[in-house]
Amino acid sequence: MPELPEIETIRRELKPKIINKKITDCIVLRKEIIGYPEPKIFGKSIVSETITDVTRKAKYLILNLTQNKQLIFHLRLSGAIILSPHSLSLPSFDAENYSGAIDGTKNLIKFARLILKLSECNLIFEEPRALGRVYLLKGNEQPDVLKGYFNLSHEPISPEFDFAYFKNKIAKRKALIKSLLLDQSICAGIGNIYSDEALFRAGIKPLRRAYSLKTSEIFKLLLSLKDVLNQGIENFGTTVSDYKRTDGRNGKFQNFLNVYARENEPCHICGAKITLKKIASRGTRYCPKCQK
DNA sequence: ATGACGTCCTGCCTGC
DNA sequence: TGCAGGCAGGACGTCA
Repeated sequence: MPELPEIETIRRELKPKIINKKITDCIVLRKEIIGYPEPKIFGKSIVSETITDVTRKAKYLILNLTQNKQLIFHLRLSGAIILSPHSLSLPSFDAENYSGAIDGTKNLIKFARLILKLSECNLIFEEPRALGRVYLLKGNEQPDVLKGYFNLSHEPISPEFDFAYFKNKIAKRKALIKSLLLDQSICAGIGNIYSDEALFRAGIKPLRRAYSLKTSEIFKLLLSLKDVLNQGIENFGTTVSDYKRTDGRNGKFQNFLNVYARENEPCHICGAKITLKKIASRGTRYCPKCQK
């Protein structure tokens, strides 16, 4: 699932290819994915605008447009952004009869939900599970549907995410540490993969209550979060199921995972079997021996 | 305010 | 082989 490193990889690939390009057409293949405003207004508002920058906030990918507009993508569980050549034949907008597959290009855009036609290529938003969303904001709009976006806190890789900040956010909390790592108003950009990996590196069991962490453990966890995210970015993200890069290639960080997707396999450190347990409503992997 | 959990969504996997 | 049912999980709403 796309977390901070995956979105950052997409951003880095996208930026040089789409900056200063004009959106010449917008095809909404499934209107549920338009989170704001109404799908009809959405399309009209972005056509003929130019992309001025490609940025990112936690797991949100942002295309800055002319006229002070922002196109904000959230890929949720299975979303992907694909850049495809212009030669690709595009369907006409027929949301009622749309079946998900587009002739001749089934593999590439089988689950296309939104297509932005740019001056030199097509930007395709795929989302098999249809939980992903796209939002268009004008000026200083802050619609309720984007509450989470406006409540994001610091990203663990940012300088503001230091020991004082982290300790202040978690030290008095009773919740499971795993669940606080997933909280976007505490650790913006962290998801299930990187939370499990960071806890492993810090040697902390995901079942621990946050207040029970010692100062040294909070510090270790802080460094682990930063390390695991930075290494995820360096390796173009983690492909375990749906995630892929803008040209369809896989990421590489799956080759360096210690616990995620490794249940029942031996721990790289001690050889114990990696445990899979539902914690904080998430499939959570950890080493029963190395993580205390 | 906090913590736990249900809901959304649909392709895919498992088991009969 | 076919099908039903369960699972995956990020964000958000609800409830205690």
